[in-house]
Amino acid sequence: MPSPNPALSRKEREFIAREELILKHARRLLLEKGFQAWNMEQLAEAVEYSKGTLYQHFSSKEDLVLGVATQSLRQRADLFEKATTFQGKTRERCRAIGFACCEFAMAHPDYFHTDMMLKSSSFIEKASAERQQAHAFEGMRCWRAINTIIIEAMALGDLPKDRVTAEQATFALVSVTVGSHIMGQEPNLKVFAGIKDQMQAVRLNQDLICDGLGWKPLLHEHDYRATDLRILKEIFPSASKWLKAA
Amino acid sequence: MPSPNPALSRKEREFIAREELILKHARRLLLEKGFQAWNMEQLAEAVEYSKGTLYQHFSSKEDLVLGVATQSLRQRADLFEKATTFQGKTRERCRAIGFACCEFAMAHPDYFHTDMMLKSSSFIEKASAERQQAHAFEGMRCWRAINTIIIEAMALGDLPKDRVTAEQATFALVSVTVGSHIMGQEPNLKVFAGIKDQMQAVRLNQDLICDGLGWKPLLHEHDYRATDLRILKEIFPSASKWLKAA
DNA sequence: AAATAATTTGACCAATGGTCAAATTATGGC
DNA sequence: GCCATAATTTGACCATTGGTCAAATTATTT
Repeated sequence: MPSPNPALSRKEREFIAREELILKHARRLLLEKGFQAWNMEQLAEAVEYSKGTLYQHFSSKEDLVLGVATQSLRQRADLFEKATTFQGKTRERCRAIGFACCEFAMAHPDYFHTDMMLKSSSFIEKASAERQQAHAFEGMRCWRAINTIIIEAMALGDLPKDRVTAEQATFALVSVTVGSHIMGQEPNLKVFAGIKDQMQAVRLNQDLICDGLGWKPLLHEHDYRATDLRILKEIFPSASKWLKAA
Repeated sequence: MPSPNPALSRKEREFIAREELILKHARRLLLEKGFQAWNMEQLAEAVEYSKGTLYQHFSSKEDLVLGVATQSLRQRADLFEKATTFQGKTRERCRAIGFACCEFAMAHPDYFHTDMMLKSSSFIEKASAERQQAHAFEGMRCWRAINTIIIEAMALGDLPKDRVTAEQATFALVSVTVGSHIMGQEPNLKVFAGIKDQMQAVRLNQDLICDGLGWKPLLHEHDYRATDLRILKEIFPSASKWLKAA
């Protein structure tokens, strides 16, 4: 929750507050109904303003949805950067990002679906250039958080440099994470794969990539249970519900 | 291309042929413009029938798109099953599926985007139950092709059973594959990850998962270049363009 | 309190997914 | 070949909805 900036005029603060109100309700509708099953009129009613006022904040419905997604992505980046501050071996810090990602996914169960929609060029092209840029920026923050740890791991010798480049390793981790979150929401697959705890499945897949990369210490070489407890306690105390699962 | 079934009447054959024509043009529009930037009227013009006739084949625009996606997915499953017939070690056969997946992705560059749209419940619920079922069926065929090899690999001792279950391993491979294809289409990420050959990136990530699973022989224990050449020659001769890249 | 500026509104428009009665075409009997 | 009936195709029409903008309302200044 950003605190009101006293340097802004009352008008400006009201404008920002209203934008947040709109985004809040749009997020709820998006979560409850997806993209199609609600319209701008309904949203206008929900926020108790008229449709015309909505269009003073957002150039199109797509622009609005991108705004919601970027808000989420910013939180994701915040969590990622917070995770990188974990004190420990490089792979433990990578693991902290894994928890950050799951913490985020639980708070934003609709995010990955929305983000997949955004990847359609015909969709995102209807959003304003400013919001497109803001979204790319927050995405880059997430990417850099991972990439930075990987570069450091390679410098320290935790992660062999001869197999893949730092960028390839980053791409692998990003891909497996996004893929796991998306596939983990597929009802059919969940049943057949016998997935009970989706977040655990995501983190297992991240571990498999890290092991495949030869990132020391490997899964069986170290007691990561202790690490996990520390990550949850120090970095994500609100996520203590995972303690039993981890 | 399915050959006409003589057991059907002329009318029935014509109906099927027309449905394929519609799907063909819908696929083209979907590839060129995504989902939103074309309408049923335009499609009707393209196939030289009226809008009403389209709705004798498809219950909604979403139903139509699902039809296109299922057609693609069927080809994917065909390629996967073909790949499983490769003669060799279990991990080599898994690799053949990796090539099958890339062969498919090159032939259907829009597939993963479309499929992500389908995952939105508000979208797929507008399609007919029959087509929903058909899509799930083809998806299951892909899943089973991978799962079968993994089960066999565990039975033969190529793949350790003590780390993960066969279903977890399958889920990991599916996730990394889908995630890599999707992320590999992200323009920003492609630049920053320095990805030149997207398909190579997908297969590298699959290799990392397999290595992480401890699937013997590991990447550095075996000359997979020779395997790759055989896969391309024996299973996907039309994909010889990859020879230099592989 | 009046004049002016800024903001909000909702009637209105255009585009489009979907429907269905009418028109057209095909089929079958004689 | 012709008529009657059935099957199919059509496009005018409808309802919904994203987006616009002149008029109404509210706030600010003089």
